[in-house]
Amino acid sequence: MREVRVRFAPSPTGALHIGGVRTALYNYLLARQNNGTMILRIEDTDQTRFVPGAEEYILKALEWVGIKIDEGIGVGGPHAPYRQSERKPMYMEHALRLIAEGNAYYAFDTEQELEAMRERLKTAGVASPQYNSITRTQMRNSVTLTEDEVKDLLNAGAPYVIRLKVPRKEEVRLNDMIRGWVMVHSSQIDDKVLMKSDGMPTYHLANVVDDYLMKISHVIRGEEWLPSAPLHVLLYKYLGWEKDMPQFAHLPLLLKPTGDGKLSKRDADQMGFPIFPLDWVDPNTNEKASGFREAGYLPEALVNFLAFLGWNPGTTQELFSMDDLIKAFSVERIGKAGAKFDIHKAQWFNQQYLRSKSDAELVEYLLASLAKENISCSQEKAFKVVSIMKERVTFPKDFWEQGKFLFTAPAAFDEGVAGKKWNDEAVKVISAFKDEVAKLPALDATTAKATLEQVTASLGVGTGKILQALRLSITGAGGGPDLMMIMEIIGKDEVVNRIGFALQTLKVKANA
RNA sequence: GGUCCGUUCGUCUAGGGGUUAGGACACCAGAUUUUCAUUCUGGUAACACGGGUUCGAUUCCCGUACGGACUACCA
Repeated sequence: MREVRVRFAPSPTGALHIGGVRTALYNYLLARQNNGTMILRIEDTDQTRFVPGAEEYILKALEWVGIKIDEGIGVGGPHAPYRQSERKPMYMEHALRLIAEGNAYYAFDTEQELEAMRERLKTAGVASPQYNSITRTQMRNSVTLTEDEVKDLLNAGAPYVIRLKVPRKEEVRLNDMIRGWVMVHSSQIDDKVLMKSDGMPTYHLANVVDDYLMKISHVIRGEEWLPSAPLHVLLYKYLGWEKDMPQFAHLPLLLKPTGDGKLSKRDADQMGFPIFPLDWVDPNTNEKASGFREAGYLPEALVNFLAFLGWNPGTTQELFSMDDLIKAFSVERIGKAGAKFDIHKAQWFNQQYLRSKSDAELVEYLLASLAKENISCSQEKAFKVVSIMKERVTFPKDFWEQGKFLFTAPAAFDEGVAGKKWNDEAVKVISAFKDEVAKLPALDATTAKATLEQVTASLGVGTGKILQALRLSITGAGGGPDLMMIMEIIGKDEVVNRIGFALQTLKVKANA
């Protein structure tokens, strides 16, 4: 097998879509597994769509998910430059060779002329109007013009494009690693523009020239490229590179969660989940897009989730680190059908990875949230908080968001719970409990429990009957971690104060 | 419209000519937790349809339907 060299080749037109991250991931896995090379190339041949900052975003996003680039943008390499805009002369050189060998031609048609041609074909009832072996004989190009006319036009600086001369009838075949043999008749392919009038190549030419020059062995890319893959095969053939042609693998698409169709930013916004790795603000439109990182997803969880969208190991193992994935990955096990994006599964992965972290790491998350709120907290307390919250968090920020009551007293009480559980009996027990706690020198979970049991026993009330009311008075909510531990963490004085406040507030409410 | 690709529980998927069609997420129920969550146990739930081929098809073939991608001097 030849040396594995793969590339991820995004265009810097905005934030990197999550589907792009998956494509990069699969490329990376194949490279690592085979001791190959992962190349990052930037396809910036459309100057009108260039977005400043997008390239940096791509770099940062890949770094965050743990995809390391061996060669290309950011690291350099033997085939530099890796930005297509900086490789401009190479494409023209190959395009001219195609012309010289009769496989491409100059075309001078204006936009209006092209439009007119399409109109004409449409009214003539042609199913799909295209610039092809038939129509090119009626247009202004180096096929119809004389050599002198072409020379004059070029010398005069007339704008032109270079088009591929696609044969009239030829079966173009391509063996895709995921889909098997795909056959397309050349009459279905039109004379694609190779070089644009601004001197830049189109994707088709640039991609083939670069993949060849960079000795790419496998092209793993999205399914949206499948229809133009035969065109690329043709290009390899005319350039004389057939035997060096990379193997193709066209990945199934990532679909929106409901209904069908490609996953888009719209869907994500509507359903309230991210589809970009990192937060991003478009410098042109000021449009904001939220990222997995900022939403609290761990990179290892995102990677695991993404890897399983379209691929599976064939075993029942679900949790895979990047190293595990590198070992287990295989292109053969990539599915053919599009995968719907289910954020629930992503959350589940996040939860799994979050829980597998050490308490010390989790404490860091809590402390980071607290710092933002300007709340100080001792190491000891932080560890206690983490230990009782650990089993109920999905995101790092949950330690704070779901455990606020461990730091600040509730300002309001859950009305549903109050309505059901806050009754005379509960008030009686709770105020007695408060008085007993006040007498104690200090409060920890065991003494809290003992005190509560003693109070309920002496009043002849089942502890279970009033426990939720007690919880409500201390945390403001009906559910949460172990109440005795909560009391230990917030301490005696705070317990007494909070119960006192609840007794006042909730009583007033009952009377009103 | 044309070309290409696809179709197993709600979702991600395993499987493959004869299986009780398996797992995971989600959901539901029970147990534990004097709450909620966790955990454990159990449950509901799928081969798009129609023809072939075959003793037998969800699996192979052909159609149909449905879905998607592409159809630019965008990638």
